Amino acid sequence: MSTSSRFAVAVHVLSLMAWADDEPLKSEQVADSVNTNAVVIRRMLCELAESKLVVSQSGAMGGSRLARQPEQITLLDIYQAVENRGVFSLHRHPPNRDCPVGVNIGPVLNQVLDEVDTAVEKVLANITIKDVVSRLKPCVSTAAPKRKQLRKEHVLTARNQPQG
Amino acid sequence: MSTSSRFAVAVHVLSLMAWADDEPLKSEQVADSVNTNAVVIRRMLCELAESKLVVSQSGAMGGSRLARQPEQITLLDIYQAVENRGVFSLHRHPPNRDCPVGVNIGPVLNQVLDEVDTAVEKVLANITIKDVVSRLKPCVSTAAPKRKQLRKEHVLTARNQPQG
DNA sequence: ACCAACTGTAACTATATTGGTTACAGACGA
DNA sequence: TCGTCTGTAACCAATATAGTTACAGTTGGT
Repeated sequence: MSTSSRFAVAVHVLSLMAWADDEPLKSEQVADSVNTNAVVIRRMLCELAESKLVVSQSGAMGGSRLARQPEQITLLDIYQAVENRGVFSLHRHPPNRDCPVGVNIGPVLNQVLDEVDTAVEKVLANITIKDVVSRLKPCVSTAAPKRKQLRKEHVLTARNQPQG
Repeated sequence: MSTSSRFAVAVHVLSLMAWADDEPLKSEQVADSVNTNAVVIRRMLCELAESKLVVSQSGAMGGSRLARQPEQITLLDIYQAVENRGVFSLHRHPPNRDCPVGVNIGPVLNQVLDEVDTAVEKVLANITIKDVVSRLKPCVSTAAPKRKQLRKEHVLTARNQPQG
């Protein structure tokens, strides 16, 4: 099914911003946490900005931050912003219309795919970025309790590391 | 998300076989209804046979038919037979483990993806091939009531058409 | 025993999507 | 006006699916 990690990366990105509170994050910082190229992040940030999930600012001291409070951004919002297609696709080429099955399988499959999409959306609509971040925090405090000195402005502790 | 039509095609294929009752269908016949190449169908039939959803027979008068009754084959069975990955994927490259978000986003995302997969599976488990075929039949009788003379052995009315 | 009709499968090409990279125009704060 | 950002185009790489040709092996009919 999904060959793409777009949803996972988008959730990651917005979680970083929620974690950083209102501190604008630069695409380089985000890319460093996601472990990808900054342009890939900027492309995604554009999509997220079009969906009014983030706001970005150009120029020196620029960056991106959440457009709303983390509890007002659901995973469904993110899903719809970055994954345009449904969970499944229909045939690449339309089936044979001279076959009684071929001519009618499309609508029937669409009913099924709608049911599936609805179920997925129902799950995603009930999880917010705030939920994600709060699930994140216990891991940090148990896995790395010594890292308490982390300040929000420096949340990306590895942002100055060489690209290696 | 899904870039593939494998699930749609597989449901189509098994619907044809349910429609054809116990008459074995040749890969050429199936391909003609799906509107693709017979080898593509044979490849998929192999996967479906491995999952014990169809049985195939080589040689003259060979072909494939359902391995069980249509009401005993759910769309979940088909989904698991032909779509190996879940609905979403995680990051292509693992995130930065020096970032408190990056190091913990994976497990949190996996929880979410599991919830999504479970929801999808729940929907698919409740629909059988028999359901699909019975949703198909009304369309046929209303859309083409004159086609009543169709016999099951000749369900693929266009199977002798030129490939055009 | 042979032939014709099938499946199973390898090998290759075509196509599409995503991700990665470089490059650069424009915005903006200091 | 300069350095630091975003936004975006253009291109390449990697991956997955689909389509095609070819052929070995199986099987039923004769």
